Amino acid sequence: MTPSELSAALVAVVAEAVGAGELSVQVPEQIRVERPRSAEHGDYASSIALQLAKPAGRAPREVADLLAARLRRRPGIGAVDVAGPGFLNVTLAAAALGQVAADVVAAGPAYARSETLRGQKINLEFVSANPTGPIHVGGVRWAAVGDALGRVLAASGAAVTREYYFNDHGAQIDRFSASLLAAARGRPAPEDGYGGAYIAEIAADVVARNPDVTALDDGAAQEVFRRDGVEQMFAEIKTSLHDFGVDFDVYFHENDLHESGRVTQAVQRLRDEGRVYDADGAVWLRTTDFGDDKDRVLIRSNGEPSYFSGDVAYYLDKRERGFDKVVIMLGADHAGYVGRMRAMAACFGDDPDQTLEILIGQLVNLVRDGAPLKMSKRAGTVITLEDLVDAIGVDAARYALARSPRDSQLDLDLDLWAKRATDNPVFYVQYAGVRAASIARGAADLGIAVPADVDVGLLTHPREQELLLALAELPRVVASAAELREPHRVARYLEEQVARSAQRFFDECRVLPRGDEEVTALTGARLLLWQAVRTVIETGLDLLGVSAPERM
RNA sequence: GCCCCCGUAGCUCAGGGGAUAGAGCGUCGCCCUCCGGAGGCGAAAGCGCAGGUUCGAAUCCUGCCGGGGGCACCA
Repeated sequence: MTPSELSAALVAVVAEAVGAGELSVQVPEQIRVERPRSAEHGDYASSIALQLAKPAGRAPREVADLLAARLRRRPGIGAVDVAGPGFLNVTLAAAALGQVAADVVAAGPAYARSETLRGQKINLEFVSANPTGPIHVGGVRWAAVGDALGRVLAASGAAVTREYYFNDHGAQIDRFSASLLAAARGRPAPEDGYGGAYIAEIAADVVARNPDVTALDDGAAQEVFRRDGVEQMFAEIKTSLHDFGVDFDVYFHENDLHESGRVTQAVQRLRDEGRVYDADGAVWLRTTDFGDDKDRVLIRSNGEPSYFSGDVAYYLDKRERGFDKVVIMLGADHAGYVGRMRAMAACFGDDPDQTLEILIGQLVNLVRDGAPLKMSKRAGTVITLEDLVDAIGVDAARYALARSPRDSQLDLDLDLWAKRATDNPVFYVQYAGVRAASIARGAADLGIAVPADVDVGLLTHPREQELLLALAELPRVVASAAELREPHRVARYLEEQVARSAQRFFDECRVLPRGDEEVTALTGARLLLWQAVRTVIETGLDLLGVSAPERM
């Protein structure tokens, strides 16, 4: 019996009670069951009686008692206790839980899938770091979290398009190309320019590919650096993200919006909607109509479109490509954009609550030797994606960044995450998977396989029951991670429920026979349970973009 | 000054209105000569402060205090 089956049973029980005239309430469509903190409170608990008491005009415990009586008669239910103010504490029949192991193994990775977001077409934009330098730590967090979010959304049935927006238009690209030019000519970086070592390297690469550039005047040379240097920067960013396990379906270039006339069209569209006015020589969007602090400039008085106008056109473009939901992940330094972006969507006639989600995440501090690492673009002490991967590896980096809610300002301790030891959470989870693989190998060596008529009803040891309950949570953990845009739930689940109860199971329940011990029916059932553990760990880690090695 | 996010154990962090607030590290104690012990069990220790809503608040609301991030015809 799974949580969703139990939920359905509860709904049926309430409907029965209503039908029998014992209760006069609206039958809820869904009833949530929870895993109680304490094992004394059973395998699952529901507070439905507390919630129905008021509308029914009855005492909570009375409602609980009558629901409990009906629930006890259903198959797979071991015991139903009414506790505290009126909680229903359900203990499943011991043999009813083992089926979970068989279900997991039969389903494989599909066990994590659901259809909760079926039919939703989601555009997920993340990272979108400026192509004026390598991806640094801030961007890496969104790469890890955004990619994991994309995976859980897809696992929940959504059609997800991952998108990276390259800001390759405007003044910062001018500064970037001017910086490359300066480096190539041996001049100091311009004011407001970029000065890291990578600038000199890219400049040298551009010169190597375009030997004639040295003979050109500054204006013509800078154009070469702009075209060729930006392209190289794009390629390097894509490569480093790819090596990090993150690939995008669409790399969208801001420049295309401007050159194709879509910015102009978007402004015209807003003008047609009556949300635009002209003042001080500039063109303004009246975002204050929808709660923004101030109106925003679309076209500056010098005739140049503002950066915001690109965002406006980009949003419209996404909507016109048929996306129901435009999801954008941004760092806390962009929190101020939310108001204008929502207002802009409303100016197009959309309901931003439905079509636009801006997920703001807090920044990451790296810690080494107990002290925060200071980063400065000017001083050239920026920590890049590659630096982080060199320090702790892809798996640890992705896991560390994806295991906390995006709202938390987290300190990432490089010493901890580089450890190959159990206090490193990713290691802890991977190690549980290694044990599962190692047991499977041991069984194969002994010629033991799970028999076709395996009796999962034998998995009644408390450690086995605990583990089965944990495995059964995977579908709803993934579904809630997707619904709430909180992929970290998958990581916490793997750590606190799956890996932990698997280790406890390992500690108390021997699988393979020792010496001349006999292979029993229980051996086969436990082997199957370990296969299920392996499946859940592999599947869960994969949703986070983390590998599940077979040996360590 | 205004806006957004965050304050949970000594430290790093979980905790979707539910019961006795959980992990890891660190401290103290115990088990284990084993399918890779890279484990397991236990103890001490906590919701920034003050109100409010609720049968019930770490969770929702208000104020204050503290930390972070914003507040351009820059991108």
